[in-house]
Amino acid sequence: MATHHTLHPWDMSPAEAVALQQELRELIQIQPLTQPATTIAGCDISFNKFEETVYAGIVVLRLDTLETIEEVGVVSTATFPYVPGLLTFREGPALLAAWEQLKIEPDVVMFDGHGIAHPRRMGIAAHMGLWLHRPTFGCGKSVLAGRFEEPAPTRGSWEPMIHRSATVGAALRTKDKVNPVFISPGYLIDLPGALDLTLRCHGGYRLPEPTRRAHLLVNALRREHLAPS
DNA sequence: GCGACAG
DNA sequence: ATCTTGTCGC
Repeated sequence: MATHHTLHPWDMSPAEAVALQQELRELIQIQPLTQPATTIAGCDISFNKFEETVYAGIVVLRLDTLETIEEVGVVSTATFPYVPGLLTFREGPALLAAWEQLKIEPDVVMFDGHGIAHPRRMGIAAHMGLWLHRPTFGCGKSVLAGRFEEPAPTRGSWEPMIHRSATVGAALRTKDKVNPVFISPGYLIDLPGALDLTLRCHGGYRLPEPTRRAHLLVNALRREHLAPS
Protein backbone atom coordinates (compact mmCIF):
# COMPACT_ATOMS: atom_id res chain seq x y z
CA MET A 1 0.00 0.00 0.00
CA ALA A 2 1.01 3.62 -0.50
CA THR A 3 3.11 5.13 2.26
CA HIS A 4 4.52 8.47 3.29
CA HIS A 5 6.92 9.78 5.91
CA THR A 6 6.00 12.20 8.66
CA LEU A 7 6.57 15.78 7.56
CA HIS A 8 5.23 17.51 10.66
CA PRO A 9 2.62 17.07 13.42
CA TRP A 10 -0.97 18.18 12.83
CA ASP A 11 -1.92 19.10 16.37
CA MET A 12 -1.41 22.83 16.54
CA SER A 13 -3.18 26.17 16.78
CA PRO A 14 -4.28 28.20 13.75
CA ALA A 15 -1.45 30.67 14.42
CA GLU A 16 1.09 27.87 14.47
CA ALA A 17 -0.42 26.43 11.30
CA VAL A 18 0.12 29.74 9.51
CA ALA A 19 3.73 29.84 10.68
CA LEU A 20 4.25 26.28 9.44
CA GLN A 21 2.87 27.19 6.03
CA GLN A 22 5.40 30.01 5.79
CA GLU A 23 8.19 27.49 6.36
CA LEU A 24 6.81 24.85 4.00
CA ARG A 25 6.36 27.26 1.12
CA GLU A 26 10.13 27.24 0.62
CA LEU A 27 9.93 23.56 -0.29
CA ILE A 28 7.44 23.96 -3.13
CA GLN A 29 8.70 23.22 -6.64
CA ILE A 30 6.60 24.21 -9.63
CA GLN A 31 7.97 22.57 -12.75
CA PRO A 32 6.89 20.51 -15.77
CA LEU A 33 6.07 16.85 -15.08
CA THR A 34 9.25 14.81 -15.32
CA GLN A 35 7.35 11.66 -16.34
CA PRO A 36 4.21 11.33 -18.46
CA ALA A 37 1.24 10.40 -16.26
CA THR A 38 -0.80 7.26 -16.81
CA THR A 39 -2.97 7.33 -13.69
CA ILE A 40 -4.57 10.20 -11.77
CA ALA A 41 -6.31 10.29 -8.40
CA GLY A 42 -9.08 12.57 -7.17
CA CYS A 43 -9.56 13.35 -3.47
CA ASP A 44 -12.47 14.73 -1.48
CA ILE A 45 -14.04 14.98 1.96
CA SER A 46 -17.67 14.90 3.09
CA PHE A 47 -19.26 15.45 6.49
CA ASN A 48 -22.45 16.40 8.25
CA LYS A 49 -22.70 20.02 9.30
CA PHE A 50 -21.85 20.58 12.96
CA GLU A 51 -20.37 17.11 13.30
CA GLU A 52 -16.71 16.12 13.63
CA THR A 53 -16.91 12.83 11.73
CA VAL A 54 -15.43 13.17 8.24
CA TYR A 55 -15.57 10.81 5.28
CA ALA A 56 -12.46 10.93 3.10
CA GLY A 57 -12.11 9.24 -0.25
CA ILE A 58 -9.70 8.81 -3.15
CA VAL A 59 -10.56 7.52 -6.61
CA VAL A 60 -7.85 6.44 -9.05
CA LEU A 61 -8.47 6.36 -12.78
CA ARG A 62 -6.59 5.67 -15.97
CA LEU A 63 -5.98 8.85 -17.92
CA ASP A 64 -6.50 7.26 -21.33
CA THR A 65 -9.94 5.72 -20.73
CA LEU A 66 -11.00 7.51 -17.51
CA GLU A 67 -11.86 4.07 -16.15
CA THR A 68 -11.87 3.86 -12.34
CA ILE A 69 -9.23 1.35 -11.28
CA GLU A 70 -9.35 1.78 -7.51
CA GLU A 71 -11.26 3.66 -4.84
CA VAL A 72 -10.86 3.83 -1.08
CA GLY A 73 -12.86 5.56 1.62
CA VAL A 74 -12.19 6.05 5.32
CA VAL A 75 -14.21 7.42 8.23
CA SER A 76 -12.22 9.69 10.48
CA THR A 77 -12.56 12.55 12.94
CA ALA A 78 -11.56 16.13 12.23
CA THR A 79 -10.14 18.08 15.14
CA PHE A 80 -9.16 21.27 13.34
CA PRO A 81 -11.94 23.75 12.42
CA TYR A 82 -12.50 25.06 8.93
CA VAL A 83 -10.55 28.27 8.57
CA PRO A 84 -10.10 29.84 5.12
CA GLY A 85 -6.44 29.34 4.22
CA LEU A 86 -5.97 26.42 6.62
CA LEU A 87 -8.07 23.76 4.89
CA THR A 88 -5.24 21.23 4.89
CA PHE A 89 -5.18 21.09 8.67
CA ARG A 90 -8.82 20.01 8.66
CA GLU A 91 -8.84 17.61 5.71
CA GLY A 92 -5.21 16.52 5.36
CA PRO A 93 -5.03 13.90 8.11
CA ALA A 94 -8.11 12.02 6.85
CA LEU A 95 -6.86 12.12 3.25
CA LEU A 96 -3.51 10.69 4.33
CA ALA A 97 -5.35 7.87 6.11
CA ALA A 98 -7.19 7.12 2.87
CA TRP A 99 -3.95 7.31 0.90
CA GLU A 100 -2.46 4.61 3.10
CA GLN A 101 -5.21 2.25 1.98
CA LEU A 102 -4.37 2.57 -1.71
CA LYS A 103 -2.71 -0.36 -3.44
CA ILE A 104 -1.97 1.69 -6.54
CA GLU A 105 0.40 4.67 -6.35
CA PRO A 106 -1.23 7.32 -8.59
CA ASP A 107 1.11 9.26 -10.90
CA VAL A 108 -0.56 12.57 -10.12
CA VAL A 109 -3.17 13.75 -7.62
CA MET A 110 -6.00 16.27 -8.04
CA PHE A 111 -7.51 18.00 -5.01
CA ASP A 112 -10.79 19.76 -4.37
CA GLY A 113 -9.28 23.13 -3.48
CA HIS A 114 -6.20 25.13 -4.48
CA GLY A 115 -2.49 24.58 -4.94
CA ILE A 116 -0.34 27.73 -4.89
CA ALA A 117 -3.36 29.98 -5.54
CA HIS A 118 -3.29 30.63 -1.82
CA PRO A 119 -2.32 33.64 0.34
CA ARG A 120 0.89 31.86 1.37
CA ARG A 121 1.20 29.59 -1.70
CA MET A 122 0.31 26.64 0.49
CA GLY A 123 -3.15 25.44 -0.51
CA ILE A 124 -4.12 21.84 0.17
CA ALA A 125 -2.72 20.55 -3.13
CA ALA A 126 0.70 22.13 -2.53
CA HIS A 127 0.81 20.98 1.07
CA MET A 128 -0.24 17.41 0.31
CA GLY A 129 2.31 17.21 -2.47
CA LEU A 130 5.01 17.60 0.16
CA TRP A 131 3.53 14.69 2.10
CA LEU A 132 2.97 12.43 -0.88
CA HIS A 133 6.17 13.23 -2.79
CA ARG A 134 4.15 13.26 -5.98
CA PRO A 135 2.83 15.76 -8.55
CA THR A 136 -0.32 17.44 -7.22
CA PHE A 137 -2.62 20.26 -8.27
CA GLY A 138 -5.86 21.83 -7.18
CA CYS A 139 -9.20 22.20 -8.91
CA GLY A 140 -11.33 24.62 -6.90
CA LYS A 141 -14.88 25.73 -7.52
CA SER A 142 -14.34 29.24 -6.16
CA VAL A 143 -11.45 31.61 -5.50
CA LEU A 144 -9.49 31.98 -2.27
CA ALA A 145 -6.77 34.35 -3.44
CA GLY A 146 -6.10 36.14 -6.70
CA ARG A 147 -8.03 37.96 -9.38
CA PHE A 148 -8.94 36.89 -12.91
CA GLU A 149 -10.68 38.00 -16.08
CA GLU A 150 -13.67 36.05 -17.34
CA PRO A 151 -12.49 33.38 -19.81
CA ALA A 152 -14.19 33.00 -23.22
CA PRO A 153 -17.39 30.87 -23.02
CA THR A 154 -15.99 27.88 -24.89
CA ARG A 155 -14.52 24.76 -23.29
CA GLY A 156 -10.76 25.01 -22.94
CA SER A 157 -10.64 28.79 -22.64
CA TRP A 158 -8.78 30.10 -19.63
CA GLU A 159 -7.44 33.28 -18.04
CA PRO A 160 -4.61 33.52 -15.48
CA MET A 161 -5.26 34.01 -11.78
CA ILE A 162 -2.99 36.78 -10.54
CA HIS A 163 -1.97 37.21 -6.91
CA ARG A 164 0.62 39.80 -5.86
CA SER A 165 1.82 40.15 -9.46
CA ALA A 166 2.38 36.42 -9.85
CA THR A 167 0.42 33.93 -11.95
CA VAL A 168 -0.72 31.35 -9.42
CA GLY A 169 -3.32 29.47 -11.42
CA ALA A 170 -6.03 29.79 -14.04
CA ALA A 171 -9.78 30.15 -14.35
CA LEU A 172 -10.57 27.31 -16.77
CA ARG A 173 -13.75 26.68 -18.71
CA THR A 174 -14.14 22.89 -18.64
CA LYS A 175 -17.41 22.95 -20.56
CA ASP A 176 -19.18 25.45 -22.83
CA LYS A 177 -21.08 28.17 -21.02
CA VAL A 178 -20.62 26.97 -17.46
CA ASN A 179 -18.76 28.73 -14.67
CA PRO A 180 -15.01 28.15 -14.73
CA VAL A 181 -13.11 26.01 -12.24
CA PHE A 182 -9.84 27.24 -10.76
CA ILE A 183 -6.74 25.25 -11.52
CA SER A 184 -3.46 25.78 -9.71
CA PRO A 185 -0.31 23.67 -9.55
CA GLY A 186 0.61 22.31 -6.14
CA TYR A 187 3.90 20.43 -6.41
CA LEU A 188 6.11 18.90 -9.11
CA ILE A 189 3.85 20.10 -11.94
CA ASP A 190 3.29 23.43 -13.65
CA LEU A 191 0.17 25.28 -14.77
CA PRO A 192 0.21 24.06 -18.39
CA GLY A 193 0.51 20.50 -17.15
CA ALA A 194 -2.32 20.88 -14.67
CA LEU A 195 -4.58 22.46 -17.30
CA ASP A 196 -3.83 19.68 -19.75
CA LEU A 197 -4.63 16.93 -17.26
CA THR A 198 -7.84 18.65 -16.20
CA LEU A 199 -9.09 18.87 -19.77
CA ARG A 200 -8.14 15.27 -20.41
CA CYS A 201 -10.29 14.23 -17.45
CA HIS A 202 -13.50 15.61 -18.97
CA GLY A 203 -16.51 13.36 -18.54
CA GLY A 204 -19.19 15.75 -19.70
CA TYR A 205 -19.52 17.69 -16.47
CA ARG A 206 -18.11 20.95 -15.18
CA LEU A 207 -16.00 19.14 -12.59
CA PRO A 208 -13.26 16.85 -13.89
CA GLU A 209 -13.82 13.12 -13.29
CA PRO A 210 -11.24 12.48 -10.54
CA THR A 211 -12.70 15.08 -8.19
CA ARG A 212 -16.28 14.46 -9.29
CA ARG A 213 -16.08 10.72 -8.61
CA ALA A 214 -14.33 11.27 -5.30
CA HIS A 215 -17.19 13.57 -4.32
CA LEU A 216 -19.78 10.93 -5.23
CA LEU A 217 -17.80 8.30 -3.33
CA VAL A 218 -17.55 10.21 -0.05
CA ASN A 219 -21.18 11.26 -0.15
CA ALA A 220 -22.25 7.64 -0.63
CA LEU A 221 -19.97 6.62 2.23
CA ARG A 222 -21.46 9.26 4.51
CA ARG A 223 -25.04 8.30 3.73
CA GLU A 224 -24.56 4.59 4.19
CA HIS A 225 -22.86 5.40 7.47
CA LEU A 226 -26.01 7.21 8.67
CA ALA A 227 -28.35 4.53 7.32
CA PRO A 228 -26.43 1.18 7.38
CA SER A 229 -27.96 -1.53 5.21
C1' DG B 1 -9.99 50.27 9.41
C1' DC B 2 -12.83 47.46 5.95
C1' DG B 3 -13.83 43.72 3.10
C1' DA B 4 -12.68 38.88 1.46
C1' DC B 5 -12.45 34.38 2.83
C1' DA B 6 -10.90 26.90 -0.78
C1' DG B 7 -14.15 23.09 1.76
C1' DA C 1 -19.16 21.79 3.19
C1' DT C 2 -24.46 20.68 4.05
C1' DC C 3 -29.79 21.45 4.16
C1' DT C 4 -33.25 20.61 -0.57
C1' DT C 5 -37.66 20.83 -5.60
C1' DG C 6 -38.66 22.82 -8.95
C1' DT C 7 -37.49 25.53 -12.62
C1' DC C 8 -35.40 28.80 -16.26
C1' DG C 9 -32.25 28.68 -20.21
C1' DC C 10 -29.56 26.49 -23.91
